[in-house]
Amino acid sequence: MSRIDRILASAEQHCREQGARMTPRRRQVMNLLLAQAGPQSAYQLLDQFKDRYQSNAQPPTIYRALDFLVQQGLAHRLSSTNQYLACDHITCRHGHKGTVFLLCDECGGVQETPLAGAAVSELEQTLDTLGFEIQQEPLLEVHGRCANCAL
Amino acid sequence: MSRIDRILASAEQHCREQGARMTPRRRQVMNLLLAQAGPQSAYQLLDQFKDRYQSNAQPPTIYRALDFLVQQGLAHRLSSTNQYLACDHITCRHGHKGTVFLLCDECGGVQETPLAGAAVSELEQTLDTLGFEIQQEPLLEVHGRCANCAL
DNA sequence: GAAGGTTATGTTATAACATAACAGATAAGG
DNA sequence: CCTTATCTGTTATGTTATAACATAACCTTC
Ligand SMILES: [Zn+2]
Ligand SMILES: [Zn+2]
Ligand SMILES: [Zn+2]
Ligand SMILES: [Zn+2]
Repeated sequence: MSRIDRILASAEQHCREQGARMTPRRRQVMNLLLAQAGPQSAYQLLDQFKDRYQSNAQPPTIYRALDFLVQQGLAHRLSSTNQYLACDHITCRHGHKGTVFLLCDECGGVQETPLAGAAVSELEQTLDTLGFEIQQEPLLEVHGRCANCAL
Repeated sequence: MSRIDRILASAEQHCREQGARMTPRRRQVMNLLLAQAGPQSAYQLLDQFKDRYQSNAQPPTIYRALDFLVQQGLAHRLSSTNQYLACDHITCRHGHKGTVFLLCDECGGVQETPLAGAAVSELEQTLDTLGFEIQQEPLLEVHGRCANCAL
């Protein structure tokens, strides 16, 4: 059983628990996300989807699947680059309080990492003081240069 | 001297110090941003720009001015909503380390607030450990409901 | 104050990203 | 079954952003 198959199985497990349906289309898109090292745009995914699964597929097919996967926390959308990627922590279910994405502007790679606990509670306190009710776990997108590219 | 004029003067001062040119076009776009309470899309700004300054203006006119203002730290781009707004702290020059935007999904309003210092240094430490060199001050966009709309 | 480099703007066209709307198919529950 | 909700196919369109090239304004240096 490959790495991808393991993660897919974990994702299906997650969906069953949530009463959500992991349909063939959604699994196919998830598979495309997992097959790729870096983040991809919706239209890149569409091209691959057409190559691999359904040559006449249209944008809504991809966007719907992505919306579903993002809602389920199985994938993430990077709003600063309009890209999507599979969650790097599907098998370990730690949630996404204070998740940080390190986006390398040089190689295009992304690293997903949790933020230290204290920083998260500080943020929560700030919001609390202002009476702001959070509705989606906030994701921080940090642009820069990764360790590899800095060499 | 109105509030807007004061901020514009401060913005020009900032540009002079940076050796950047606050041209008429850029000042006009800045003025539009300041005249508005909430964030606006580039095309909304374009419409206002056409109404008010130049009826045949095209998208690049707005995008170029916005890019300049964002680079100078006089305005911000909210990537999660594709909107732009004037910086709320132009006159007090505190920089933008750990700036948080609270976006109310109900009324569309935005509040710009600094994040507590400890949280910022925790983030820096996390990046440091991973050998990631930050290149743009990261902005955190938090979606939810503001105190006013929660009543 | 003319020459030549640099930065900003005008202009046309198009690329890239995303969704509305409706019809038809498939699954879940009684 | 039959009903209802959800998912998918399909067409069209809306929204956001930039490429590319021409022209104009600015700034230095001679
Ligand atoms: Zn994740
Ligand atoms: Zn890199
Ligand atoms: Zn600001
Ligand atoms: Zn509100």
